[in-house]
Amino acid sequence: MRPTVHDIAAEAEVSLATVDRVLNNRPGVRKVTRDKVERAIATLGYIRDVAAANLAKSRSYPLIFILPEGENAFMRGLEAEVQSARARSAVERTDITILSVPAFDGSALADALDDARRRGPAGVAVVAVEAPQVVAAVGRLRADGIAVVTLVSDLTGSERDHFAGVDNIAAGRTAGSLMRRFLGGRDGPVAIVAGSMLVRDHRDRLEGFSAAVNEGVAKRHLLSVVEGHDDPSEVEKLVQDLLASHADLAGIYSLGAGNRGMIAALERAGRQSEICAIAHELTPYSRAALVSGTIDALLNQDAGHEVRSAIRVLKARADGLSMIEAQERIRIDIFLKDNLPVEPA
Amino acid sequence: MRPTVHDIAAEAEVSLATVDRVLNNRPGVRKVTRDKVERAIATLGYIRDVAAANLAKSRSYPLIFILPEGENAFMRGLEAEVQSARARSAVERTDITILSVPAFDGSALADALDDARRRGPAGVAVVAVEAPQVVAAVGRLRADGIAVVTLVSDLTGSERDHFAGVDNIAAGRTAGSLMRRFLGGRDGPVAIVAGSMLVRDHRDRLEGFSAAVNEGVAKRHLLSVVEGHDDPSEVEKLVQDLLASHADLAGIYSLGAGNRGMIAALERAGRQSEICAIAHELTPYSRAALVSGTIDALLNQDAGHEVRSAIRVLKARADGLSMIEAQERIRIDIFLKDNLPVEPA
DNA sequence: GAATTTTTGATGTACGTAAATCAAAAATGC
DNA sequence: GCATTTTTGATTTACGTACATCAAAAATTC
Repeated sequence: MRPTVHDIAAEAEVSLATVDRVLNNRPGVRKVTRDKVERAIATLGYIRDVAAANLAKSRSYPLIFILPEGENAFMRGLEAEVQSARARSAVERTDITILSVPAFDGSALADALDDARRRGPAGVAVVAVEAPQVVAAVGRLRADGIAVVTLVSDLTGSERDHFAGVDNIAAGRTAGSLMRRFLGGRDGPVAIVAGSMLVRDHRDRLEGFSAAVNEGVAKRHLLSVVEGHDDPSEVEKLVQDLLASHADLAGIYSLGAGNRGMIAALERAGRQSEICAIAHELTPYSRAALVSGTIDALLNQDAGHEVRSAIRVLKARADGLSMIEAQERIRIDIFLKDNLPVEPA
Repeated sequence: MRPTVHDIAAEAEVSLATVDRVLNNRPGVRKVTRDKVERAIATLGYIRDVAAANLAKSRSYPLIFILPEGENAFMRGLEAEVQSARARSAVERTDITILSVPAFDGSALADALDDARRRGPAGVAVVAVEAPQVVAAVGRLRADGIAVVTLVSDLTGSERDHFAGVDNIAAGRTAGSLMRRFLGGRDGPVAIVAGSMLVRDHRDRLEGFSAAVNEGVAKRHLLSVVEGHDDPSEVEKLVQDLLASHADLAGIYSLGAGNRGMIAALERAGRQSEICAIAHELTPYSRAALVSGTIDALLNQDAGHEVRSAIRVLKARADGLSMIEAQERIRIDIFLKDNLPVEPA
């Protein structure tokens, strides 16, 4: 049987109340007594029963998630993950609210952050857009003692407690490395389609890709980046134009969302097998394209992991606890059609 | 505030005792009353507070893990994960024992399973070796009502409740697909090094690889499989021989353990950059080789995920509950040097 | 309609911790 | 050595559920 507070009290020859004072850092305990209790804790190997502690505290964590609107399939998947975290609220003692804001709109996001602040939550998770107003709004939240975690896209120069997302420079490098190896000796330029250079994750991916695709000897020509604002129809038009003006196009790297558009353009042009396409995020559309061969490789960040990590960090920060860095690192998954996970039910 | 048993009692206009009888399927409740209570549960959206329930029950789950001995780095990593699950025993109410058996030895494994059976655990997780005695021993455990999960390597024809591991045919396919694309138009045969054809996971990987590496047009010559029994020095000798007898070797697929040997042989021959090497499992050795470029790609199964999944399933089965299939599926990770996770502390 | 069985209610204890109160004891200041 | 402050002890209630006991009420049987 694992030791309880009663065992500590007996071992240290003090009362239960004193043990409680030591365990919960309450004042009014002499140094000698405190040491005595801590020695007892160490010798018995006492571990606090968090389930019982939470039960007794009946603490709850009001959290707010701020996500971009729009038909971006990855973001909708992310929202679904937040919803399913909400379903676990009972067990995890969280109380999650979701706020939606227009995508790529710094001032709207800043307003939403201020709105969140007025609600007085324990923590806020936000998909960041890089803008001075946003940095300022995050500062106000932090000043109020509200924990802030950036989700998926980080915010340079802000006082956020943590970034729950992948290393996007490494993700870009991975894409570049795959592109280089998959193209092998083949000629032709490579096109890059981004969502917006206003978000940090897209800028980082571009940086990593550019460096890795030309590592080694052969220098491959990279066309200048086009921005599709994560909108399928806009992306489709852009890719259509790229295909028309570059008959020798060897590869496309889509580093943002709106892949539906790229897929449609490639397939309508009938050039899906000759062009090596690498994209981000596993969605129903990109999955189908990977299976059919239109897309050659997909990089993915697990939205479920990111949401759960964000919640863990926010709860820890709200309690003034530290986090286990290694545990909160989000991996970059590579999917080929051969290692696709089974379709979610 | 989420509803409690008291709220249900009030809503259904019955006593707390009756609610308890319904919730825990105790006898002595009329159908009409039971329905009334169940309606109250539904309308209030009551969810049992598992933390409080476990606290009240003070239930514990004695589990036994049976792992192969030897200096197989993956297996030692797996054992470390079981150890760290042991450290969480307090929270998870588990009581984990580890038994070690010689690798690739069916009768020793069967003996260990019988030993486990005598200890009367709630569940057993085992890295299987395919042998009739093992199948029979698993049958005896199941007959005693002990839950059994195969770990990493499955057991054909057995009555195990679940397999906590990756789809190794898909893993082999993924390796084959990468090999094909990385080699591109280059000539030369590909060698395959396995641990033993006695374990299901190695046989499955071979099957998948053979199919995928020659998908499409060009037929690449595959040398016949050699078995290194997951032993680094044995593998080193085998690879040394392969290199000596095949000056035009284009690729090596190492589908088992003992990669240290392969790495050493490749580097001593100075042919690490001309030969495309694909291997399994991220260990300190394989990681270093991936970074240096000796290994081109690593497939990995997350041992931590597998252990945690096995524990979840064993606990659920011990309680006669069902599991969420999708949640327990273990992914196949692909690592290039560009998307390597940071070194564990 | 009495005797029997089944169903329900009332109540208490337990799990391990948190948190509060009030009294008693010990340490400190002067 | 007295008054004051600080430290400690003893005790109680609470969190939400599980589980047991005994009595009371209702339903069933004959």
